[in-house]
Amino acid sequence: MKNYLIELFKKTETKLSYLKEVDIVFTVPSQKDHGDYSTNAAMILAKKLKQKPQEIAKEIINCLDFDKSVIEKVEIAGPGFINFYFTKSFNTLIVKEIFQHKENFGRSKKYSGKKAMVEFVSANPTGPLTVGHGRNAVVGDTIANMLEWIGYSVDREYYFNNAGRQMRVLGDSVRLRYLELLGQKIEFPDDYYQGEYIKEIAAKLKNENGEKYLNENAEGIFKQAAEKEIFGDIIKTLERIQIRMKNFYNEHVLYEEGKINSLLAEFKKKDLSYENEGAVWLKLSELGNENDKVIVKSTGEPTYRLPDIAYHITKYERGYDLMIDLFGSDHNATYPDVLAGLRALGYDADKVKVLIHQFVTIMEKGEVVKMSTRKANYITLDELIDEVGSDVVRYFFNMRSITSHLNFDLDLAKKQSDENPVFYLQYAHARISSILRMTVDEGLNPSLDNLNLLSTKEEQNLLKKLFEFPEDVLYSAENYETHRITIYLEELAALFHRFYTECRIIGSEKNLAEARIALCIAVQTVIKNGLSILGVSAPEKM
RNA sequence: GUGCCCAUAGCUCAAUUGGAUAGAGCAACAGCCUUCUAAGCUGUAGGUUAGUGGUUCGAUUCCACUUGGGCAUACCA
Repeated sequence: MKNYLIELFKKTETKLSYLKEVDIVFTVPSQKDHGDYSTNAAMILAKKLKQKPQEIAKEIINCLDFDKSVIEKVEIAGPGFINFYFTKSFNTLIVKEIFQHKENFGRSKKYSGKKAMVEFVSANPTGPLTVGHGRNAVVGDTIANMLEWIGYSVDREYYFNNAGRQMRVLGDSVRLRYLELLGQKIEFPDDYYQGEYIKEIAAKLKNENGEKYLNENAEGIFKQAAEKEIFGDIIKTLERIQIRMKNFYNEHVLYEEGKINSLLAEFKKKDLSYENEGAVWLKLSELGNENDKVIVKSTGEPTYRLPDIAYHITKYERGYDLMIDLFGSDHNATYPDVLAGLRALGYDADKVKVLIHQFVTIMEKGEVVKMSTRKANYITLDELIDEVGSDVVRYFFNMRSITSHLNFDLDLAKKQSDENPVFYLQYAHARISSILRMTVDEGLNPSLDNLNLLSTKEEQNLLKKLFEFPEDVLYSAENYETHRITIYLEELAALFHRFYTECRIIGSEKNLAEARIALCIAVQTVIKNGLSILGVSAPEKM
């Protein structure tokens, strides 16, 4: 539908050159009696042309050369909207299109040939993934899916470092627990990792090696063991929610390949850095940011900024057209430095899209659970998956705009998971499977020959909604908004359930019944495709 | 103090980027199963979009200020 309008306006540009001057946007009006699609072009042009919007609208309509079998009528309404009404028979064509493209219906080629990387999760291996990481993981993977649907070739990458202070403390936490198990009296500092998993790693070391490591230091075997165990668990957890990374990028590689030193030299050569009080500073204040920041500490150790910039340079070197960085809001102060650094070195920073998601608040027994990996009072992603399952976890995290805080009431999720909207969608899908099983028994088969019979309000609303799917996928993907897919699917499922209630198949006249079966299959295909973008399963039975 | 995000129905959230009468789900109330899955459908009720100004044909959306929350503001990552 929308494509038809876009083409139609393009053809009209030769008659009305001013149409080229504005971006013409078609939207589905919230009011049914405002047509199937609507544009405010005349109102926007009114300002430029200094004419009344109504007159411009009239002129546009007169010049539009549309096919009467496609568009039934065009109206001017309100302050100057142009409303389009499509014919019932045109609406049914979408069923044929869905039958033709099947599991690929909704995909587009707008960005084919382009390479994208989505960097997400990127949690250092200091402890199990929490519910907060879960939001990052699910949203990141879903954005990657959406980008694939609009043509990108997408790589998923996890960036981490296993050096630095955090990891030293981790290793020493394990060491102390190990000594404790060997009967030594220890003092466990408050700012060490308090979680049970530290004790488990220590216990494993003791069971397998006895007292062998009594005199080892924190940096060696203890840190290595901790990293190996924790990373193994992280990967397993991600797999439970269908997430598989293409690559795990270890910050350490940047040092091994000399990228840190060459970057440092580059900054110096371009006079973008200077030394002060034994540290190296980046001239960020000259690059439009608030303050200069340290990139190498007086101890000689780089701060995270330097490797972060070097890491992003590798992304450019690897030829990505689009680089998504997905962070929690606690990182909101770090990315401007990285982007400024890249820009100063001549990289096109617009290719990097930094997405910040707000935190997940966990409510349990009516209270907010404050989360801290170090203090170990958090709910792990694994526990959440145990409670509600992968589908609910994925759906729930995708359901909301990343700019808003996500309030997760754990008691509600456990107790009332049946009322989660994901079941509503899955139920619609399963219901269709059931219909298809029944109709086969009745000797009825889907047919595209009499789609014109689909003329009731319920059928027509459903058909129009199906048209929107590819547009919605494109829009959602271009704006990195996973929640729009869930909104679309809920609306589609609602229209289907209404159709199901009003329009019977078995018992209707054969041609109508077979057209309706085709419609059911079309709806089921779209639900399944939509759920697959979200990474949620589409069951045949419930 | 300063920067980023947020404040919408009792609760959790939308609103196609400045559009027409602000919408869903849950919770509440009233109905619908001898017929393709009632995990469903229909209806009722629920709002000064935190507040005050401003910008214009038109503001939940943009600007300023105020109030209240979250996250930052390291020679931690």
